[in-house]
Amino acid sequence: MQAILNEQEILRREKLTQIRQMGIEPYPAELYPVNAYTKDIKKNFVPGTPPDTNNIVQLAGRLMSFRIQGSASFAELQDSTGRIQIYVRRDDLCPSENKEYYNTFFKKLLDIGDFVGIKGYVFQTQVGEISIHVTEINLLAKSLKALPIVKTDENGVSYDEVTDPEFKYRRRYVDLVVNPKVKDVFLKRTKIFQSVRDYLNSFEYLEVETPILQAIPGGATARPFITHHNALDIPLYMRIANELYLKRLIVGGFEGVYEFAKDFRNEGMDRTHNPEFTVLELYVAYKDYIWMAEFTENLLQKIAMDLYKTTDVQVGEKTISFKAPFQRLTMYEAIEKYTGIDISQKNEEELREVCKNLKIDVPAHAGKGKLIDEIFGETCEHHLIQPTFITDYPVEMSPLTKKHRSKAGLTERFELIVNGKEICNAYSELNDPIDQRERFEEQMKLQARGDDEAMFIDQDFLRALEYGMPPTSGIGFGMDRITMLFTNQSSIQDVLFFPQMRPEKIIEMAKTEDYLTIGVREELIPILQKLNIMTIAELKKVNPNKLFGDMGGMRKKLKLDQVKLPTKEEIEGWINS
RNA sequence: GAUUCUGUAGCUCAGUCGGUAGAGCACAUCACUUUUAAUGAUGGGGUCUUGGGUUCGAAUCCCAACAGAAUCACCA
Repeated sequence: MQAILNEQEILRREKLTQIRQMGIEPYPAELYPVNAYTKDIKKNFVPGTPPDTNNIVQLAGRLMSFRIQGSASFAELQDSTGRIQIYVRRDDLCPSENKEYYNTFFKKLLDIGDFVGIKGYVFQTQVGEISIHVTEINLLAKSLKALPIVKTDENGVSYDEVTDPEFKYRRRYVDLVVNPKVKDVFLKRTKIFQSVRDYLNSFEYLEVETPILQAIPGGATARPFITHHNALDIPLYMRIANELYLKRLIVGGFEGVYEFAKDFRNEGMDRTHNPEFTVLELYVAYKDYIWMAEFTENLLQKIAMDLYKTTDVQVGEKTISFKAPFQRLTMYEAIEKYTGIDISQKNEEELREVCKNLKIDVPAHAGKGKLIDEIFGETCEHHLIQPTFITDYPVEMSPLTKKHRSKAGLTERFELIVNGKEICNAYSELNDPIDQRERFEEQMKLQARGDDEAMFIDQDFLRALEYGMPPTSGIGFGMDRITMLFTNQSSIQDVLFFPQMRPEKIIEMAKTEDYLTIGVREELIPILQKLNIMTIAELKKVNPNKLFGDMGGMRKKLKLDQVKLPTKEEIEGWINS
């Protein structure tokens, strides 16, 4: 069943038929040999060189604009690397008397958005623009829907840019074709991932894969997605973190392991949260969190250099310097710095009082760790614009972290805050199996108090620790947030190709067979649809006399003169069937 | 989940006090041999998101639904 087509869609389908009638296949099967890209042509052309008609370039892409000037035309071809102007002359395409290929095929039957392959030679127009003088043009794929046309003038100001987020996110493919800046964000995203991977590989750490479907969702405090395995008849969870699996691999004897992992959390969505997101987790044996902090600042500095060849990165109004070393503050120092309150000696009751005084709402079931986390999040985070390591978290909010070597009640943990947002979370990993079991039991108590995010006990993980895990430091990087930072995007949806959206509402239209069953001729269906009669139930409700009149009018409007109108008896037949 | 804002042509947007729906680009027809977001002339294209209500009359006012955004809540 075909959806209702607008004028331009109908027109392009008609052109498709005409193209076939000319003996041209609009969707040819053969490969198209390409020997040049627009970016290279523009980069390598030496201004002032006379055209070399023997040096034929062959390239392929989408037509993005036409400027037809009678028997000569300009158009723009967009390939994967950019755009170039092409110059098409009637007498080049049609050396013989028959000018149909230019006059009809090129001028009338090609549209913006069509994929074509061209052969030609590079030259400069009188205005100086590097262009391709086309000697041959072939259709590679016809486009049936009009692209929104975005134009950019010489100052880089764009006109009619597609800005509607719903359109951009639901039809990212169109957004990418039409908005080059969007494409650039995703190129940078991949470049960031490559930069990180290169760095980790240079230390010979091993890239691994661990389960996404987990019987026990561990390694983080978050609400999981739940699914079901039919053969085993057990619930399975989509992973919220891969930490516990990577540590098992350290137990197994690897020196360093890492994974770019998709994690899934069944929580709210906003411009910094998507239900699925990418985290890089890295674990290195025989290291501690002090080593990891240095490793982290070097890594971020490298990303900045790889991307921009400088450590200064523009994020919104601010310039952020990724030049190592970064500032370090303990969590208690940070809270004292921004609130003037020293909470280091306070118990749960007193912390609750502090929250009340600072007007911070906290859940009734919150434990000490949660309370401190709330205070920090509310009072400090947004002040930390330049990269800052916050270190030494209270033990209650870090159930997988080794106790601090010298400060009681704290753990060896840091988070890196940049532009008011957490970018990564790292610690000296807890490898004392007995301590770990006690920490899990604390989490169970929190669960009993109503914290539905507290961790489950993973018995196999504890067993692994009992076999012995070397001292290890681990870190998790929020790769999407890092990408947001380095591409200057303020929402996570803009650094994900396909952010999560509510499914599009689909109009339940009657199928062709449904119409045929009640006796409607197939050729009449478009007329009924254009009259907005989309279901059989609607059709049966209409007044046959009115429909008879309406159909006549609509047939004329749609220029379907060849279609024979139904008689009034025919219409009554449908309605009474 | 709560509040606020938004939804008009393929795209970007106007639309006055409630009185027959507008522009630019895109599209079509004609003209044009080097143009630079934008050549000229002419033309086609709309269930004004959907459903109710008020009204002689609703894109416009009211209610609800749907979708998106922002803020908050929840949460890395």
